Amino acid sequence: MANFKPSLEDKRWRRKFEEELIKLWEKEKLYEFNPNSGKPIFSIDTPPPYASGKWHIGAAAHYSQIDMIARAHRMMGYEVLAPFYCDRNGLPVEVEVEKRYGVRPWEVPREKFLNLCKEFLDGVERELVRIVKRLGMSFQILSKGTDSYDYRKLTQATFIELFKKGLIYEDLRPNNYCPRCRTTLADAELEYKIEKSKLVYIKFKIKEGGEVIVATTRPELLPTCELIIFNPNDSRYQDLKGKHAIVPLFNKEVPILNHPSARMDFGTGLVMVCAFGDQNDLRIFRELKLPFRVAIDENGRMNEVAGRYKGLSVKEARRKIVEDLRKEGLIVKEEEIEHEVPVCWRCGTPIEYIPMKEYYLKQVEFKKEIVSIIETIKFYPEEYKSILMDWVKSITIDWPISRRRIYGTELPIWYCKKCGTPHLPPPGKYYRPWRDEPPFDRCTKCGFKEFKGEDRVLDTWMDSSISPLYIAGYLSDERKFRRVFPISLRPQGKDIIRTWLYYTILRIYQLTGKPAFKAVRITGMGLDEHGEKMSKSKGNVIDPLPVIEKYGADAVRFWSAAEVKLGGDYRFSEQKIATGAYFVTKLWNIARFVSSFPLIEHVPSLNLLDEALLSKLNEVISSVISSYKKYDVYGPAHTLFEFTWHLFADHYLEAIKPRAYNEEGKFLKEEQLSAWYTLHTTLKVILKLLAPIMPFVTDYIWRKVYSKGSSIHRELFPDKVEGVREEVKELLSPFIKFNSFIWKFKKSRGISLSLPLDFKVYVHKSLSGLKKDLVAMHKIKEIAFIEEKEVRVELGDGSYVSEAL
RNA sequence: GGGCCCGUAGUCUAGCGGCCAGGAUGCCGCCCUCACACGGCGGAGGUCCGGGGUUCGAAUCCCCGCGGGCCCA
Repeated sequence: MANFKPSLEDKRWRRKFEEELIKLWEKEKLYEFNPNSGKPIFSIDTPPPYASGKWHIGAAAHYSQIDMIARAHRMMGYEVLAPFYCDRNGLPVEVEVEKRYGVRPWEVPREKFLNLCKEFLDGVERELVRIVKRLGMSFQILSKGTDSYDYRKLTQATFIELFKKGLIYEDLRPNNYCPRCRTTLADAELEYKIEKSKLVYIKFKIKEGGEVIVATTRPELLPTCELIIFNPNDSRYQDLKGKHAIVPLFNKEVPILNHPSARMDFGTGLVMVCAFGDQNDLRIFRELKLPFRVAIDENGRMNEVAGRYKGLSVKEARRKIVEDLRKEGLIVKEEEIEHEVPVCWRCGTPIEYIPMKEYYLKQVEFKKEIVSIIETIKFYPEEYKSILMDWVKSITIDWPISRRRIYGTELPIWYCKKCGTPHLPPPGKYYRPWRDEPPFDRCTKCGFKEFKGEDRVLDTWMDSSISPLYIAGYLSDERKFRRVFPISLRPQGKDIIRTWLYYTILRIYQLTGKPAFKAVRITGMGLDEHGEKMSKSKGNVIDPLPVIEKYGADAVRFWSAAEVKLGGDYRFSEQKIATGAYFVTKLWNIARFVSSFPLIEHVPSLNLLDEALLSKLNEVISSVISSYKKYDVYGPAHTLFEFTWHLFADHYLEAIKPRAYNEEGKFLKEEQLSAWYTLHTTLKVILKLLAPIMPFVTDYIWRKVYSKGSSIHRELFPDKVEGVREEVKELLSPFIKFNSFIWKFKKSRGISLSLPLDFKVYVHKSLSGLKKDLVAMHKIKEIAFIEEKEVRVELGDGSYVSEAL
């Protein structure tokens, strides 16, 4: 046995090997994208992560999976475009900067606030890139994020294009408005949260005589009350129809009508309709075309419409009005209730509905076309297609795209100071109208020579929704664009289906008339070990770097692949990461064992057990590759783990040790060669198929044992092993059961596994072809083959121990 | 209030009308067997969410609940 020395000398995989490989890969430029390689192109619209804070381990896991898809496709022969850059626009960044430096954007010079944002973003981005590299991701890292000159130039060019097509217009409408962030929000940017509030029951006089009681959570809106409604089926109030109520404190006369949106079981069943308490108010105003005046201004304070309450904040006004009503004896009762209120998704502040002039991108008129475009895109898993479809079908208003914020792409517009006509510059440059000189001499309409630059910015989704165009080289590299567009795959989380995914499909369709992608891959959310969503506010965020340091990148990646099937939420599980680390070690030791035998490329004849293993290996090859083609990494991770550990190592390796070593010369030379061949063939296949998931240990072993230094990441996935009968793998199940039975038997008798078994063993004849291996493996004294599908041991006193196979 | 999805041992999962519901991981016990104790072997763990129905037969099909998730009001 002294003849057999492993070519892997280290007894153990060391984590520093990972750091060495990262450097090596960079030096070898393994993952560069070459559009002229002649290979078919596979392009991935990698989500530019929002650089507003550190990644939790769930995010790192998500990007690891995308990397696995990229790597798998390289090994399927594709030239893979998988860029990585950061999303660096918009509110979250501003909110962070406000918190961190204690400044409000309208209190300092615009330039200064922008610099603070940029500084903050650079820091976060460095951290993200560090994690990306440490986890061995093979993306092409771009330094130009969504706030770069190039990206913003492109965003503005697409704005100008759509504006010229007449798809963008300005309008005054009541909008979702966040008083804290001081900006309009799209419906997609709203979240709902349960809030406790007081439901106040207020007496209203009826002009025609009598009085009624109206319940409301927003008494401060009394000055803008225009209508009282009750449900058409509500028998209590039928006689009120057509009468008029007098709004207390403001003495305003408003009509009483029936309307189906009034809930009979809420409050008294009478509802006051105000400009604007909630979405329903808005809808009724629109439906009945009521004129409106709003009492709340952009700062969340009451305006002149509120009369003597002017200047108070919404909350103060609510308290004061309730107090005044109470003085006049108009409060009947107050009760605590919980109800759902729409809040700003960025900062959680309840939104108000305030009319403002904003720009809109047409989308309602595109619904039908978008639905048919979505039909052409494949979804993995398919269920998620309907979520997008439902959202598209529910859209009723156009997309408000202008924001009264600062850190974003400016609307490229100058207005004539005299007549107000908007002027758009030609595309091709990045414009900052609040700062730059207007690129026009005079107004095209009135000839006036002075212009005012627009100071609003675009909704950040206007930037991120063109990511497929940015990475494909739209308007900058037409040749590349023709080759990589439409994008092969959009991988993303399920939480941004109605935003990023929808907006991208809409805008790419408006700009190119085509679907943005061929396929979409949806992942679930990252949860902590208790199954709770990880979020900064809950304080349950897990930092990936310490975990990577403790267990290694391959271990974290293994967990990421093996934790949950595609589409499900994935829990952090330190135990599963530890399992990943054990798997790395197991693989290392298997390779050490295998590498101690000569590498045989061909073999004259295959031993039956070897053929059975290779037949199973063929099944693994096709199942793993077909999973990767479906963007699934869960299947490959589990299939390879089980095959490698619990079949190849536990049973096959144990069985062929006597034959591979052949110390006692009981086996023929060709039987020994067959074992050597099978060991190496199987290990090579495992390494290749596992390389996308665990790129470190597989590459290290590959270079040491098989390639003299060339990377496994330049290899293609293996073809099936030739000359193997498919049905032979059926032997494996009885073979495994047989081993288990003998081990159990020896154990129950206190016989060490290394000692001979001095009993006669009977086993079903299907295993007769494995006789030599079985006898050697278990050191069986005497074996016989029988008709019954079982295995039994004769105890010598005429009795048997047996088990079915 | 409406729509969609989901509910198999602590966790993840197979199962798509029919052998005692398979695995994996974790857990417990035994064992340093010459690649590996970061290992091996063995064992315990499930009312297949509950109820009703269809059927000779249901985790699997249908209905009603309950619980969870996402979305829309």
